Amino acid sequence: MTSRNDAVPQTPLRADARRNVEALVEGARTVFARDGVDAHVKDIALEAGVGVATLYRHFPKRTDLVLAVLQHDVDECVETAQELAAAHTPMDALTLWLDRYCAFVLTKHGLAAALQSGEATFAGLGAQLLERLEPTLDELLQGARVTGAMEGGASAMDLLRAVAHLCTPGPAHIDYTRRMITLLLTGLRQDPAT
Amino acid sequence: MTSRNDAVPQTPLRADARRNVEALVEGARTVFARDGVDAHVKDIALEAGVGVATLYRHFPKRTDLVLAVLQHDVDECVETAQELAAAHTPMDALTLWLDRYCAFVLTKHGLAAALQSGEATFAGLGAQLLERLEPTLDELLQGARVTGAMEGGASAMDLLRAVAHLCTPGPAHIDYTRRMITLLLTGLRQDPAT
DNA sequence: TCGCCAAACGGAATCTGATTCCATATAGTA
DNA sequence: TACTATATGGAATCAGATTCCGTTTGGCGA
Repeated sequence: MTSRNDAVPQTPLRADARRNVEALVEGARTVFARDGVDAHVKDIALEAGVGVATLYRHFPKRTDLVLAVLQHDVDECVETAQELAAAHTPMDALTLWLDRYCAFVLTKHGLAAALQSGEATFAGLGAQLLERLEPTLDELLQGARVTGAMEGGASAMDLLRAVAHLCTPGPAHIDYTRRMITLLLTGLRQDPAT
Repeated sequence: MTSRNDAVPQTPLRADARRNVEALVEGARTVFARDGVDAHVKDIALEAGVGVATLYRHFPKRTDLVLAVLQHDVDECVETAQELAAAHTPMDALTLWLDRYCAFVLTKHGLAAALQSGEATFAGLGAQLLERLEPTLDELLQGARVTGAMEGGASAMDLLRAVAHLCTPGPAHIDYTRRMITLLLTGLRQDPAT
């Protein structure tokens, strides 16, 4: 899986710079987890032990930083899908994976908010992550469709967005989120009477 | 319908104050529609032709202003429900009303974002509006259930929230929103085979 | 190993917008 | 008409984000 965003910069980063980028991503992960994505820039720089200018040098826009933090988790999500697909019926794998994805979104409380609200951001931050996840979910959906367990034709992208949106109220409202996801799945399944 | 938030202040507002409050709500409506709920406070004051201090005097928190602007539209939404219930089958009324509600949320682009993201806001701004709408939707749901057109037991509040959440990407993505709402309804209906 | 210099750094300076303060103006009453 | 509590507008203050600039340092060539 080499489709990562590892575009090599014109001039390769100096060792200290590389170290700082690393520290910033880690620091951001910590601070985002604590304060949400709207955390103060200064706090992140502090946590990483660098000046704010350094932060801005490497991550001109906040979303760049959010993106970097998430990349790793997204990769994990993709791997999970493959494992689930191997160990369960397609429909179960799908259900389980959505639950996993939901947990992922919730962990980063506020991420959902960042992914949404406003065309610009949606296209920016959202697109990159969702596009990475899309083939994964699509495969699970295809699998479920083949077994006839599912009728509905919602696209993978639709589902990814919907779940993310339904996660917005945050971890405290996970019950609500679960109920709604179940409802969506029911709709997808068009369960032929129960 | 006298359940409005018309708590009379200890000292009744002076005439000029009342006029300014009016102007502020109107100004806010205009500016929110143009710039979204994150519009600059100064712009709103300018549009209303008053100083910022006046704005703060009457609406200490931004949400107070948002709330005031929305109150009227929410009332309209409630009335629409009653009309629809009278003119259609319960299930149709429900579907149509949700579409109306969805349009309402979309009109105020950014409203959804305000309603969400973060427990605090959810409880604050969200609660008041949703609670006003809740009995309305609940009645429609009851109606649909009685006719046997619907099995699912999702609560009115759940649905109100879900639709609002699914509206977050904004008016430009209304197709997505509609698809997802349809899916939810399908889930609710648990259509006994098609 | 040493010295050079482009890359990188940190923190101060600046900018932007929100919030508060206060001297002035006015509605409502006697 | 005069008086006073209520309101007002814009200036002052504050918070946080973003940029600037003099200093430091990694990595390379001699």
